[in-house]
Amino acid sequence: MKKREVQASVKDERLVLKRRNQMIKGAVTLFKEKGFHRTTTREIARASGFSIGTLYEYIRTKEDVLYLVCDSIYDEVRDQLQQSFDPNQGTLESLRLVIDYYFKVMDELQDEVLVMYQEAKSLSKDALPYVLKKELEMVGMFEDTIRRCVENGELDLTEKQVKIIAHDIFVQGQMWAFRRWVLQKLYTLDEYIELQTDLLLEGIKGSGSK
Amino acid sequence: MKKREVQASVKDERLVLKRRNQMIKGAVTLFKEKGFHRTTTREIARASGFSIGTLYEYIRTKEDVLYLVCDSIYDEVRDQLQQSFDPNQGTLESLRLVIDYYFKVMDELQDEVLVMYQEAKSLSKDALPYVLKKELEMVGMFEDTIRRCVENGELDLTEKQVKIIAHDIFVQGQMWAFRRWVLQKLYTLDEYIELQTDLLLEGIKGSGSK
Amino acid sequence: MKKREVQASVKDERLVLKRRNQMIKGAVTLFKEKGFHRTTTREIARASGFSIGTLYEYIRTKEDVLYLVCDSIYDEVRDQLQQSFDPNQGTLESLRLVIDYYFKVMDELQDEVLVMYQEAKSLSKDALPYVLKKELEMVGMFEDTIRRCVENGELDLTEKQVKIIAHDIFVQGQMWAFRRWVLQKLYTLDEYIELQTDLLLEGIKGSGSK
Amino acid sequence: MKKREVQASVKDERLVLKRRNQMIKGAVTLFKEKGFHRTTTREIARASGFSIGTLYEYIRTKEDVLYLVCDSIYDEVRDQLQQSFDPNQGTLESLRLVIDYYFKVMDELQDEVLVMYQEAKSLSKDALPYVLKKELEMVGMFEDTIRRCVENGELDLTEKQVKIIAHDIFVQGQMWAFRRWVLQKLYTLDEYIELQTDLLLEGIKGSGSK
DNA sequence: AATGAATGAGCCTTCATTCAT
DNA sequence: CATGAATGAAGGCTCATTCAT
Repeated sequence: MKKREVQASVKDERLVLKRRNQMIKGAVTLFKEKGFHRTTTREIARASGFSIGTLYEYIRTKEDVLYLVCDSIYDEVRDQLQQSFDPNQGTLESLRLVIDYYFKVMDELQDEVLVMYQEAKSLSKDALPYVLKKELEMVGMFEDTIRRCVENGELDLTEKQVKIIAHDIFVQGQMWAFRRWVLQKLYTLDEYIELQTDLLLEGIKGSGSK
Repeated sequence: MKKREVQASVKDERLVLKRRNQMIKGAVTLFKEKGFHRTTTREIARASGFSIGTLYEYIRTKEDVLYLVCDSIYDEVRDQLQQSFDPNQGTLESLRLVIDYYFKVMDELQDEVLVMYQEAKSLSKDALPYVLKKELEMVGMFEDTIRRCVENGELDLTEKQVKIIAHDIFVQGQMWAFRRWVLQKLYTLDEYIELQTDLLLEGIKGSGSK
Repeated sequence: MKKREVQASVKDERLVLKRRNQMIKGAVTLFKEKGFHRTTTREIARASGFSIGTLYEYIRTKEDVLYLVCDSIYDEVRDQLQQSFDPNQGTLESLRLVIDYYFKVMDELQDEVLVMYQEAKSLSKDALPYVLKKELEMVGMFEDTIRRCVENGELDLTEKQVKIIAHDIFVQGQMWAFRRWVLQKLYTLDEYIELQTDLLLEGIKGSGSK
Repeated sequence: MKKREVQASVKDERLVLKRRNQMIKGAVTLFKEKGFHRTTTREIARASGFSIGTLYEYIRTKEDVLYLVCDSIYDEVRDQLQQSFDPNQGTLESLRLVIDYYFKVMDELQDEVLVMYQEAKSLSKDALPYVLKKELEMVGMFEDTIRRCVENGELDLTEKQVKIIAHDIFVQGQMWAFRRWVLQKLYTLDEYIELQTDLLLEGIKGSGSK
């Protein structure tokens, strides 16, 4: 599945990229504040620094903006994560580092994550799969890391266990952003990371299929 | 914090209750399908079995409907859960039962849960706290159960650990509904419960504060 | 082919009729002045004596107004004609009377006729056939009148001749409205009628298929 | 009345002519399909083979395009007719030939005729007279032909009769195009020509002012 | 002379809410 | 209490036209 194309009337691809970045930046700010539905296209245009007419030279419908925003956030998250996955050695220690890094990225991008988490469901049947696929790819990155530990003999897990653990990690990262109204009152980021990681790794170690 | 009052023009309280139940039922069906924003008040009235004029005899704004819906879903979830918490003995086994029961309730009410978590964010600054408070109450029920195990000496956990575990359980239950597009393809409900519970309990046991 | 239904949100049929008549009256005035495309829905609403919101309680799209207008004009023209056709005896004299009457109706309704012929082409593929069918019905009324003369032995014409003559009459009537910018400078209505009728009847008489 | 000037920014007259021809060709195609109002200037530019910016180097407003199109169609029709009028001898036979030729031209150019007939009315008060004048010139060509027959003693008609007959011929030619949805189902072009010509000539002959 | 990105007035349509009956 | 017709602010989107390059 390739990236879904959002049609632009403007030909100059470099310009399209530039304008879309302005657009995404403006839109994210607004979506954070008021959500997708309560944000008007005019507001998006203004926040992006151009007129409503110009906005529509770069998209076809308001939903395109949402798609572009979600797509861009996923890309940003994944790009940031990538670097921590590469040097991964298939040891418990490297798994720990990966989680640590992931949680910190989620903390940094918590506004973006929140937007995506709350607004993605407003995407049409048409666009949603492209975004969900990206989500699965990220979960897959955690699976691979865990699986490598299994291959190395550091862990003893069934495939189903590997998958559920990857999901749990992924969701706990998001949790820090979308339940921040309570979690960030109870814990510092470091505390949260330590508590969750300890709990998880003890759980994993105790769950060997024996 | 008392329940937020939604003003009705109609005096007969029995009638108000009856009409609101019709309303909530109709609205949930619609919100499931198209979300809060895409549902019109006319549609809600029709689905509730009365006219738009009548609808507005029992609420003040469209958002009131959303509040009523969220509030009612929370009540339903909590009521269902309550029974499993009452006989709780403060043993690991009863914790296991509580989790098992909770996940099954989430499975049964997954549509409602979905609606609530996707749409609650559309509540105004005014109404949101009432809903969040209900959520915290539910998390609190898990905390109590765990805490009783600690008091009984079955577990050895700090207060912060107790709290994070309660949140994890709570979120993993939601996840089953929220991420059903992927989880329910990978696991049956029973598998999911078993995997998550094992992982969690192993984690808990391994995390004694020592 | 039944009349094409234009959906209204309002239930009270009597009211729908009343409002639509207001609407048609207002719209015709505007269409006369500026044509369909240059007239806005707000202008139509205002000219009809109600708000834009109310307008849309009685139609679905702007094009519905056009259809309603065209449909109503056809009905008016046909209703007016009907009376002159009924007592028709199948004589040349009664044919003369029918033509005379038709031209006079076209003169009276020339604004409406103009609107209809200039704007009908803006109807969608969907609505056009309903209007064209009405036109054919009117042409058919002339055909019947001529055919009766043939049956009576007053005229000797092939079916193809009957049809072309009916069309010619029909179009010459429209012409009086359509080309009024020139014809009405050259002739009075009575002159026009006499000239055209004489020419036509001589042509018919001379065209006997022998 | 001279030809209405449409201002161009470009000086090179040869180029102006060339570009305008491209433009007219493109526009006619589009107007045929969707009418003047539903066609955008961008579409016209694209269909003409140049950019929107270039389009506006050769016209001032969208309406200019319509004027140019109408003007050009009239010129084309008139140019084609011209040749059949020149050798006209003032006999009934040559009148017959002129009509025959005219109807055939109308058949060939029926798309263009339709466009003109349906869209000319969208011209502004300013431009319309120039187009109507051309129409009158064409009617005048028929008048001349008939008048010559009168002068030759072949026909005995008043001036008013001459004029109405010229109009009838003119309109019957257009009729073949603008009522093609019905006429071209009933008749071949040759049948149509024969029926109309016979009817008309019999009418003319029978209408001698005696 | 040609290009095409930018503009913003203005269009059609929706829908939450009111209020007379 | 119930009804549903009326309202108009507001929203998404288009497109004729301009102007810097």
